[in-house]
Amino acid sequence: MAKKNIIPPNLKQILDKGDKLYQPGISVDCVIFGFHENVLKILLLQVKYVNKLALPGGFILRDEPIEQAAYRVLQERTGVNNIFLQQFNVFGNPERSDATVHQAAYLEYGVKIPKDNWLLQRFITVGYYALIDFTEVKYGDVIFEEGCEWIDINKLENLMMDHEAIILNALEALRTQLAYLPIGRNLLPKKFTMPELQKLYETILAQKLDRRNFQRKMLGFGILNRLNETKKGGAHKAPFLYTFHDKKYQKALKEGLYGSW
Amino acid sequence: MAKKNIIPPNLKQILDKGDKLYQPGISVDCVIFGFHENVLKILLLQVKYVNKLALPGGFILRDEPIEQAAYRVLQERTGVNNIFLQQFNVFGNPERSDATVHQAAYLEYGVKIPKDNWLLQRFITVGYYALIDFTEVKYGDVIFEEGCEWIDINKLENLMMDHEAIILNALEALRTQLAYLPIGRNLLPKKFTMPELQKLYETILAQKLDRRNFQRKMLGFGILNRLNETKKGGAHKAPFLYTFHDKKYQKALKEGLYGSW
DNA sequence: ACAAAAGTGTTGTCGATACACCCATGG
DNA sequence: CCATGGGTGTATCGACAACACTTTTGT
Repeated sequence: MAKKNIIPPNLKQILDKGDKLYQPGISVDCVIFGFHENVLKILLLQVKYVNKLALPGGFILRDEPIEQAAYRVLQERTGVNNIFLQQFNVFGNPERSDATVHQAAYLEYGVKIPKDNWLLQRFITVGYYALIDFTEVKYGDVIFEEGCEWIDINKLENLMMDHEAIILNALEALRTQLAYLPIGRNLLPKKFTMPELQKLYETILAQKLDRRNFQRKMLGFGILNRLNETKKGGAHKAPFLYTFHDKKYQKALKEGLYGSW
Repeated sequence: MAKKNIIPPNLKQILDKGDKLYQPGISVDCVIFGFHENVLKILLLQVKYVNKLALPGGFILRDEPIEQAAYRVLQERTGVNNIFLQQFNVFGNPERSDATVHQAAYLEYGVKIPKDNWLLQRFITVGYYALIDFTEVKYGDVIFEEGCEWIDINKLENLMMDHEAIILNALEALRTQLAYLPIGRNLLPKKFTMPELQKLYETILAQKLDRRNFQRKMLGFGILNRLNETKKGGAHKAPFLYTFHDKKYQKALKEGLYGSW
C-alpha cells in the first residue's frame, strides 16, 4: 500500500465524463446464477478496496436501453452469449447508496472524488437476474475488482451495500418463474440427464422432489428430447441423456409451460 | 391563445431547480385502477397542450424512496389513503422520452426550455399500479393538466408517449397477481355482495366465471365475513353483504392466497 | 305465480402425490 | 448377487369445472 498505482484511463473517464456518457443516478445490477456440482452459485466480484463482494453491475449509456446495459455487463464479465435475462425489481431507497465504496476505490489510486461528482450521488439500480451455463464462462474484464468468483448461494456473506437483499429477491423471483417457465436451457450443458435436471429444480426450490413424478411432469411439458445415449461412467444404471427441444422450449418461454388461452 | 398566461411558480421551479430537487432522468408513473358500474377504469390526466391523455406521474425527490414518490403522486391526485401500490416494471427505452411534450407545456406560458435543461433529457420511468376505491377519490391538484378523468380500460385512445403500453403491461401484472393475491379490498366499498366481487374479477380477467364455483372458491380463502344483512333494493333475491376480514386479508397479501410452505 | 337472481349440493375429470415394481450396472 | 439408482405403472386424493335443484324477492 505504500506505493500508489496509476489510475487506469477508464476509471479516470468514468470520474470526469461519466455524467456525460451515462444516465446519472441509475445503474443495473445482475444476479448471475450458475449451477455446478449440484450447487446453485452466483457470480460475484471481489472488491478489494473495501474487501467485500459485489454484484456485477454497471451504468447505462446515454442512448442505451436498460436491458442492453445489463446484457453488456454480462458479456463483459462472462463472455457468454446464450443468456436468459430477466428484470425483476428496482431498488431505490436513498440509504442504499454508499459513497464510501467509490471513494475507497479511487483512493487506491490516490484520487479523491470531488464532493459534487456524479458518482457520489444517490443511485437507483435496476435488478436483473441471469441464468447461464457455468461451463461456458470465461472470466472477462476486471475494472474495480480483483476478480470474479462463484459463490454458493447458501454461503453468502460480506456483501456490499444491499446486494444480499437483491440476491434473495432475485431468488424469490426465480422460484416464482420456475412454476410457469422452463428453466435449465441456460443452466445446464447441452446434454443432461433427468436426475441432473431434477437436482437443479431441487436446488432452486430448496426442496426434495419425487423422482418419478418429476420425470413424468417434465416429459409432459413436451420440451425434452430423449437421446439414444446414456450417461456412462457413474455407478449403477446409466440414465438417458436429454436435450431441450429448442423450438418448443422457446415457445414455452413465451407462452408459459401451461400454454395460453 | 392570443394572451399568454403567467407561468406558475411551481412550474418555474421545476424548470430552474428541478435537477437539484429531484433525481434527474427518473420518474414514476402510476396506473390507477378503479372499478365503477361494472367497468374497470383508469385515472388519466388531460394534457391540454398536446391534447392527449397521460398517466399521473412525477419526479423523485433527492432523498425520497421511489415507492414513496409514487405514493405522493397518488395522494396529490386522488386524496385517497387506503391504497394498494405495486411496482411492476421499469420502462427505459431511450426512444420513450419525448421532449416535445414538455416544450409544448412551457410554451403555453411563453417559456422555451433551454436545450440543456434536465427536463429534456432521457427519462426512465418506474411503473406502479394502484387499486383504489372509486368512490373515495377527490380530485386533487392540477399541475400541467386540465384535470383528471376516469377512462374505461377498453376505450383507451390518444395517449401520450408509451403510456398505453405501460397500462397494458400493468393490466397483465394485475391479472397475474389476481391468481395468488387477494384483490378487492381497495377496489370495492367496505360492504359488497358476492356478485359485485365476481364482476370485478370477471372484468379484470375479461372472462366469464361460474357463479357457484366462484363463490365456493372465494369463501374457501377464508378472507370474507358474511354479514347478517342483505343488499336490498335490486330486483329479485337480495344477496348477502360481505366485508373483508382485515387480519386474514393482510396475511393473504403477504403469504399469498394458497399460503406459504 | 312467475321470472330472475341468489344460495346450496352433486358429479366427473384431471393433475399431483404416494408408492410398488422391474431393470441395469458396478463392486 | 446385491446394493444402488434409474425407468415404468397404478391407486388415491383434492381442486376445479359443469350442471341440477332449491330459495328468495319484485312485479
